[in-house]
Amino acid sequence: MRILFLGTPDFALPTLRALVRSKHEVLAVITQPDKEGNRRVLTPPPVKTEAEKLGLPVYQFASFKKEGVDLVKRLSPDMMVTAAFGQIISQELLDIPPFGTLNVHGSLLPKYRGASPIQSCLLNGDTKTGVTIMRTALKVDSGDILLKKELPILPSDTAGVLFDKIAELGAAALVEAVDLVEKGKAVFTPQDESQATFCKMIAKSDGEIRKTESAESAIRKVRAMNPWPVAFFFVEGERLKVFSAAQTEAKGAPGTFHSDQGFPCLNLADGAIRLTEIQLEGKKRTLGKDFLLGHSDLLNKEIE
RNA sequence: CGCGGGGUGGAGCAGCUUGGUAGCUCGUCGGGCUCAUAACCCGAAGGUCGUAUGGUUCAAAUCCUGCCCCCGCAA
Repeated sequence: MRILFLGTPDFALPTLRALVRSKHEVLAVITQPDKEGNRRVLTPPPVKTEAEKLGLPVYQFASFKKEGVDLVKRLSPDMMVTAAFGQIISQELLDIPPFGTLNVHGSLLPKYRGASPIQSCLLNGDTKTGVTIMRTALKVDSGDILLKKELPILPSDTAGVLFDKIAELGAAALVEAVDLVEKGKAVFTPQDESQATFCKMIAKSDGEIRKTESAESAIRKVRAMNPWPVAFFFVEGERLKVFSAAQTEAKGAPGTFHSDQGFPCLNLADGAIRLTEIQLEGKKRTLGKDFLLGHSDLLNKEIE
Protein backbone atom coordinates (compact mmCIF):
# COMPACT_ATOMS: atom_id res chain seq x y z
CA MET A 1 0.00 0.00 0.00
CA ARG A 2 1.19 3.49 -0.82
CA ILE A 3 0.14 5.56 2.18
CA LEU A 4 -0.19 9.22 2.93
CA PHE A 5 0.26 9.85 6.65
CA LEU A 6 -1.39 12.67 8.55
CA GLY A 7 -0.51 13.32 12.18
CA THR A 8 0.84 15.95 14.52
CA PRO A 9 1.82 15.17 18.15
CA ASP A 10 3.91 12.51 19.88
CA PHE A 11 0.95 10.16 19.92
CA ALA A 12 1.30 9.71 16.17
CA LEU A 13 5.01 8.82 16.19
CA PRO A 14 4.79 5.08 16.92
CA THR A 15 2.24 4.68 14.14
CA LEU A 16 4.40 6.56 11.68
CA ARG A 17 7.44 4.49 12.59
CA ALA A 18 5.50 1.25 12.41
CA LEU A 19 4.27 2.08 8.93
CA VAL A 20 7.75 2.92 7.76
CA ARG A 21 9.00 -0.39 9.15
CA SER A 22 6.15 -2.32 7.54
CA LYS A 23 5.98 -3.56 3.99
CA HIS A 24 3.88 -0.55 3.13
CA GLU A 25 5.25 2.65 1.70
CA VAL A 26 4.77 6.06 3.29
CA LEU A 27 4.63 8.52 0.40
CA ALA A 28 4.67 11.67 2.45
CA VAL A 29 3.70 13.14 5.79
CA ILE A 30 1.13 15.87 6.32
CA THR A 31 1.22 17.81 9.56
CA GLN A 32 0.31 21.15 11.09
CA PRO A 33 2.47 24.29 10.87
CA ASP A 34 5.21 25.03 13.40
CA LYS A 35 3.82 26.79 16.43
CA GLU A 36 5.14 29.12 19.06
CA GLY A 37 6.03 26.97 21.98
CA ASN A 38 7.25 27.85 25.42
CA ARG A 39 8.62 31.37 25.79
CA ARG A 40 8.31 32.37 22.17
CA VAL A 41 10.30 29.51 20.72
CA LEU A 42 9.03 28.28 17.37
CA THR A 43 8.50 24.53 17.74
CA PRO A 44 7.86 22.09 14.92
CA PRO A 45 5.25 19.39 15.51
CA PRO A 46 6.89 16.11 16.66
CA VAL A 47 5.68 14.33 13.54
CA LYS A 48 7.59 16.78 11.36
CA THR A 49 10.80 16.21 13.27
CA GLU A 50 10.38 12.45 13.08
CA ALA A 51 9.47 12.46 9.40
CA GLU A 52 12.55 14.46 8.55
CA LYS A 53 14.63 12.02 10.54
CA LEU A 54 13.08 9.20 8.52
CA GLY A 55 13.80 11.04 5.30
CA LEU A 56 10.16 11.44 4.34
CA PRO A 57 8.75 14.44 2.50
CA VAL A 58 6.82 16.70 4.88
CA TYR A 59 4.01 19.09 4.03
CA GLN A 60 2.56 21.49 6.58
CA PHE A 61 -0.89 23.02 6.30
CA ALA A 62 -2.76 25.51 8.41
CA SER A 63 -5.87 24.17 6.65
CA PHE A 64 -5.29 20.90 4.89
CA LYS A 65 -8.96 20.75 3.99
CA LYS A 66 -8.67 23.89 1.89
CA GLU A 67 -5.14 23.64 0.59
CA GLY A 68 -4.40 19.95 0.41
CA VAL A 69 -6.62 18.64 -2.38
CA ASP A 70 -4.20 19.19 -5.23
CA LEU A 71 -1.36 17.60 -3.33
CA VAL A 72 -3.34 14.49 -2.49
CA LYS A 73 -4.50 14.10 -6.08
CA ARG A 74 -0.96 14.46 -7.28
CA LEU A 75 0.43 11.90 -4.82
CA SER A 76 -2.57 9.62 -5.46
CA PRO A 77 -2.05 7.39 -2.40
CA ASP A 78 -3.79 4.04 -2.11
CA MET A 79 -4.81 4.96 1.40
CA MET A 80 -4.53 7.71 3.98
CA VAL A 81 -3.84 7.20 7.66
CA THR A 82 -4.67 9.79 10.31
CA ALA A 83 -3.27 9.73 13.84
CA ALA A 84 -4.12 12.70 16.04
CA PHE A 85 -3.83 15.01 13.08
CA GLY A 86 -5.79 17.76 14.77
CA GLN A 87 -7.72 19.05 11.78
CA ILE A 88 -11.07 18.10 10.32
CA ILE A 89 -10.73 16.70 6.82
CA SER A 90 -13.32 17.17 4.09
CA GLN A 91 -15.27 14.30 2.56
CA GLU A 92 -13.78 15.24 -0.78
CA LEU A 93 -10.32 14.48 0.56
CA LEU A 94 -11.40 11.34 2.37
CA ASP A 95 -12.79 9.99 -0.89
CA ILE A 96 -9.64 10.42 -2.96
CA PRO A 97 -7.69 7.30 -1.88
CA PRO A 98 -9.29 4.15 -3.35
CA PHE A 99 -8.79 2.19 -0.12
CA GLY A 100 -10.12 4.97 2.05
CA THR A 101 -8.74 6.60 5.19
CA LEU A 102 -8.08 4.91 8.54
CA ASN A 103 -7.73 6.57 11.95
CA VAL A 104 -6.08 5.54 15.21
CA HIS A 105 -8.08 6.57 18.28
CA GLY A 106 -7.02 6.13 21.91
CA SER A 107 -10.20 4.66 23.34
CA LEU A 108 -12.61 1.79 22.91
CA LEU A 109 -15.09 3.50 20.62
CA PRO A 110 -17.85 4.52 20.65
CA LYS A 111 -16.80 5.62 24.16
CA TYR A 112 -14.66 8.72 24.48
CA ARG A 113 -14.89 10.20 21.05
CA GLY A 114 -13.10 13.50 20.89
CA ALA A 115 -9.88 15.13 21.92
CA SER A 116 -9.02 13.71 25.35
CA PRO A 117 -9.91 10.02 25.50
CA ILE A 118 -6.91 9.02 27.57
CA GLN A 119 -7.24 11.73 30.19
CA SER A 120 -10.99 11.18 30.34
CA CYS A 121 -10.83 7.48 31.13
CA LEU A 122 -8.40 8.25 33.98
CA LEU A 123 -10.62 11.05 35.30
CA ASN A 124 -13.52 8.63 35.34
CA GLY A 125 -11.56 5.97 37.17
CA ASP A 126 -11.98 3.34 34.45
CA THR A 127 -10.13 0.05 34.81
CA LYS A 128 -9.61 -0.62 31.14
CA THR A 129 -9.23 1.27 27.92
CA GLY A 130 -7.74 0.57 24.55
CA VAL A 131 -7.37 1.64 20.99
CA THR A 132 -9.68 1.59 17.99
CA ILE A 133 -8.86 1.55 14.30
CA MET A 134 -11.74 2.87 12.26
CA ARG A 135 -12.54 4.78 9.13
CA THR A 136 -11.86 8.47 9.37
CA ALA A 137 -15.24 10.09 8.99
CA LEU A 138 -16.50 13.61 8.70
CA LYS A 139 -18.15 13.45 12.11
CA VAL A 140 -15.35 13.20 14.64
CA ASP A 141 -14.42 9.63 15.61
CA SER A 142 -17.70 8.21 14.32
CA GLY A 143 -16.37 6.03 11.49
CA ASP A 144 -16.99 2.32 11.07
CA ILE A 145 -14.75 0.17 13.23
CA LEU A 146 -12.22 -2.26 11.82
CA LEU A 147 -10.59 -3.46 15.02
CA LYS A 148 -10.12 -2.73 18.70
CA LYS A 149 -7.43 -3.68 21.21
CA GLU A 150 -8.03 -3.55 24.96
CA LEU A 151 -5.58 -2.50 27.63
CA PRO A 152 -5.99 -2.65 31.43
CA ILE A 153 -5.44 0.62 33.29
CA LEU A 154 -3.04 0.14 36.18
CA PRO A 155 -3.24 2.22 39.37
CA SER A 156 0.24 3.50 38.57
CA ASP A 157 -0.73 4.72 35.10
CA THR A 158 -0.57 8.43 34.45
CA ALA A 159 -1.81 9.98 31.24
CA GLY A 160 1.75 10.09 29.97
CA VAL A 161 2.34 6.41 30.62
CA LEU A 162 -1.01 5.45 29.11
CA PHE A 163 -0.34 7.66 26.12
CA ASP A 164 2.83 5.74 25.37
CA LYS A 165 1.19 2.36 25.82
CA ILE A 166 -1.81 3.24 23.70
CA ALA A 167 0.28 4.85 21.01
CA GLU A 168 2.34 1.66 20.69
CA LEU A 169 -0.74 -0.54 20.78
CA GLY A 170 -2.36 1.67 18.18
CA ALA A 171 0.67 1.51 15.93
CA ALA A 172 0.62 -2.28 15.86
CA ALA A 173 -3.14 -2.33 15.40
CA LEU A 174 -2.99 0.09 12.53
CA VAL A 175 -0.44 -1.91 10.58
CA GLU A 176 -2.56 -4.98 11.18
CA ALA A 177 -5.56 -3.06 9.88
CA VAL A 178 -3.79 -1.92 6.75
CA ASP A 179 -2.76 -5.49 6.07
CA LEU A 180 -6.36 -6.60 6.38
CA VAL A 181 -7.53 -3.93 4.00
CA GLU A 182 -4.87 -4.86 1.50
CA LYS A 183 -5.90 -8.51 1.61
CA GLY A 184 -9.53 -7.54 1.23
CA LYS A 185 -10.31 -9.14 4.57
CA ALA A 186 -11.28 -6.00 6.42
CA VAL A 187 -14.73 -6.03 8.00
CA PHE A 188 -16.06 -2.66 9.09
CA THR A 189 -18.74 -2.45 11.77
CA PRO A 190 -20.80 0.69 12.35
CA GLN A 191 -20.58 2.21 15.81
CA ASP A 192 -23.47 1.92 18.24
CA GLU A 193 -24.47 5.56 18.42
CA SER A 194 -26.51 5.00 21.59
CA GLN A 195 -23.29 4.13 23.44
CA ALA A 196 -21.29 7.07 22.16
CA THR A 197 -19.74 9.57 24.58
CA PHE A 198 -17.71 12.63 23.78
CA CYS A 199 -14.78 14.23 25.59
CA LYS A 200 -13.64 17.80 25.19
CA MET A 201 -10.12 19.05 24.90
CA ILE A 202 -8.44 19.29 28.32
CA ALA A 203 -8.02 22.83 29.60
CA LYS A 204 -5.47 23.88 32.18
CA SER A 205 -8.21 24.81 34.58
CA ASP A 206 -9.43 21.20 34.54
CA GLY A 207 -6.41 20.35 36.65
CA GLU A 208 -7.30 22.50 39.65
CA ILE A 209 -7.74 20.58 42.87
CA ARG A 210 -10.47 22.03 45.07
CA LYS A 211 -10.88 21.49 48.77
CA THR A 212 -14.49 20.47 48.26
CA GLU A 213 -13.58 17.39 46.29
CA SER A 214 -12.63 13.94 47.53
CA ALA A 215 -9.11 12.62 47.75
CA GLU A 216 -9.97 9.98 45.19
CA SER A 217 -11.13 12.58 42.70
CA ALA A 218 -7.97 14.61 43.30
CA ILE A 219 -5.74 11.58 42.72
CA ARG A 220 -7.52 10.90 39.45
CA LYS A 221 -6.83 14.46 38.39
CA VAL A 222 -3.18 14.14 39.30
CA ARG A 223 -2.87 11.02 37.18
CA ALA A 224 -4.94 12.32 34.28
CA MET A 225 -3.19 15.69 34.08
CA ASN A 226 0.35 14.35 34.16
CA PRO A 227 2.40 15.26 32.16
CA TRP A 228 0.09 17.99 30.89
CA PRO A 229 -1.33 20.31 32.11
CA VAL A 230 -0.53 18.91 35.60
CA ALA A 231 -2.90 19.08 38.56
CA PHE A 232 -2.48 22.12 40.80
CA PHE A 233 -3.90 24.30 43.53
CA PHE A 234 -3.24 27.78 44.84
CA VAL A 235 -1.76 28.63 48.23
CA GLU A 236 -1.63 32.32 49.06
CA GLY A 237 -1.68 33.25 45.41
CA GLU A 238 1.06 30.87 44.40
CA ARG A 239 0.45 27.94 42.14
CA LEU A 240 1.64 24.57 43.35
CA LYS A 241 1.70 21.80 40.77
CA VAL A 242 1.20 18.22 41.83
CA PHE A 243 3.02 15.69 39.67
CA SER A 244 2.28 12.70 41.80
CA ALA A 245 0.32 12.02 44.93
CA ALA A 246 -1.00 9.13 46.98
CA GLN A 247 -4.24 8.80 48.88
CA THR A 248 -4.04 8.88 52.67
CA GLU A 249 -6.12 9.75 55.71
CA ALA A 250 -7.24 13.27 56.46
CA LYS A 251 -5.90 14.91 59.61
CA GLY A 252 -7.53 18.30 59.54
CA ALA A 253 -10.14 20.42 57.81
CA PRO A 254 -10.43 20.35 54.01
CA GLY A 255 -7.90 22.71 52.49
CA THR A 256 -5.38 22.49 55.33
CA PHE A 257 -2.16 20.52 55.42
CA HIS A 258 -0.48 18.04 57.69
CA SER A 259 2.80 16.22 57.39
CA ASP A 260 3.27 12.49 57.22
CA GLN A 261 6.70 10.87 57.19
CA GLY A 262 8.17 14.15 56.07
CA PHE A 263 5.76 14.58 53.19
CA PRO A 264 3.18 17.38 53.01
CA CYS A 265 -0.40 16.08 52.82
CA LEU A 266 -3.39 18.09 51.66
CA ASN A 267 -6.60 17.38 53.57
CA LEU A 268 -9.68 17.21 51.37
CA ALA A 269 -13.39 16.61 51.75
CA ASP A 270 -13.00 12.86 51.94
CA GLY A 271 -9.48 11.75 52.82
CA ALA A 272 -6.21 13.46 52.02
CA ILE A 273 -3.50 13.29 49.39
CA ARG A 274 0.17 12.92 50.18
CA LEU A 275 2.08 15.18 47.81
CA THR A 276 4.95 13.02 46.67
CA GLU A 277 6.26 15.19 43.84
CA ILE A 278 5.42 18.87 43.51
CA GLN A 279 6.58 22.15 42.02
CA LEU A 280 6.08 25.71 43.13
CA GLU A 281 5.70 28.19 40.29
CA GLY A 282 9.10 29.44 39.20
CA LYS A 283 10.88 26.64 40.99
CA LYS A 284 12.03 23.21 40.02
CA ARG A 285 9.96 20.14 40.67
CA THR A 286 11.01 18.29 43.79
CA LEU A 287 9.96 15.49 46.07
CA GLY A 288 7.34 16.70 48.53
CA LYS A 289 9.70 15.71 51.32
CA ASP A 290 12.47 17.99 50.05
CA PHE A 291 10.03 20.79 49.39
CA LEU A 292 8.92 20.77 52.99
CA LEU A 293 12.50 21.20 54.25
CA GLY A 294 12.56 24.71 52.86
CA HIS A 295 8.84 25.48 53.15
CA SER A 296 7.77 24.19 56.54
CA ASP A 297 5.36 27.14 56.81
CA LEU A 298 3.19 25.42 54.20
CA LEU A 299 1.70 23.36 57.00
CA ASN A 300 0.13 26.48 58.51
CA LYS A 301 -1.42 27.58 55.26
CA GLU A 302 -4.59 26.68 53.45
CA ILE A 303 -5.52 26.29 49.80
CA GLU A 304 -7.85 28.70 48.11
C1' C B 1 11.72 42.81 21.71
C1' G B 2 5.04 39.21 25.61
C1' C B 3 4.96 38.95 31.54
C1' G B 4 7.40 36.97 35.77
C1' G B 5 10.34 33.80 39.48
C1' G B 6 15.13 31.62 40.34
C1' G B 7 20.65 29.96 40.23
C1' U B 8 23.94 30.24 48.16
C1' G B 9 28.11 23.27 51.13
C1' G B 10 24.78 16.62 48.67
C1' A B 11 18.87 18.25 48.94
C1' G B 12 15.09 22.12 49.91
C1' C B 13 15.30 27.21 51.56
C1' A B 14 16.80 32.11 54.39
C1' G B 15 20.16 36.17 53.97
C1' C B 16 20.10 40.86 49.33
C1' U B 17 15.55 46.46 50.48
C1' U B 18 19.08 49.25 55.21
C1' G B 19 26.87 46.48 51.84
C1' G B 20 31.02 44.54 56.87
C1' U B 21 32.68 37.28 60.86
C1' A B 22 27.68 32.21 55.36
C1' G B 23 22.39 30.86 58.52
C1' C B 24 17.90 27.21 58.80
C1' U B 25 15.69 22.34 57.98
C1' C B 26 17.51 17.71 56.14
C1' G B 27 21.26 14.46 54.44
C1' U B 28 26.42 12.52 55.07
C1' C B 29 30.50 10.87 58.49
C1' G B 30 32.02 9.80 63.73
C1' G B 31 30.29 9.05 68.76
C1' G B 32 26.28 8.44 72.54
C1' C B 33 21.30 6.90 74.28
C1' U B 34 17.49 3.08 73.22
C1' C B 35 14.39 -3.52 72.82
C1' A B 36 13.84 -0.26 68.75
C1' U B 37 13.30 4.05 65.20
C1' A B 38 11.94 8.42 59.72
C1' A B 39 13.09 9.49 67.48
C1' C B 40 16.64 12.03 70.73
C1' C B 41 21.74 13.93 72.38
C1' C B 42 27.03 15.29 71.23
C1' G B 43 30.68 16.30 67.57
C1' A B 44 32.70 16.73 62.45
C1' A B 45 33.35 17.28 57.31
C1' G B 46 31.56 20.02 53.23
C1' G B 47 30.42 26.61 50.04
C1' U B 48 35.88 30.79 45.02
C1' C B 49 27.40 32.52 47.25
C1' G B 50 25.85 30.54 38.26
C1' U B 51 29.56 33.24 35.34
C1' A B 52 32.88 37.70 33.41
C1' U B 53 38.15 35.87 38.71
C1' G B 54 33.61 42.57 35.13
C1' G B 55 32.26 47.62 37.53
C1' U B 56 31.41 50.71 42.18
C1' U B 57 33.57 50.46 47.27
C1' C B 58 38.19 50.48 52.54
C1' A B 59 34.77 46.21 52.13
C1' A B 60 29.99 42.79 47.64
C1' A B 61 25.98 36.73 48.48
C1' U B 62 24.15 41.79 49.20
C1' C B 63 24.53 47.68 44.70
C1' C B 64 25.44 48.27 38.89
C1' U B 65 26.49 45.75 34.11
C1' G B 66 27.12 41.83 30.21
C1' C B 67 26.65 36.54 29.49
C1' C B 68 25.05 31.37 30.54
C1' C B 69 21.48 28.04 32.63
C1' C B 70 16.62 26.48 35.10
C1' C B 71 11.45 27.35 35.83
C1' G B 72 6.12 29.50 36.15
C1' C B 73 2.33 32.37 33.34
C1' A B 74 0.56 33.81 28.77
C1' A B 75 0.22 32.25 23.56
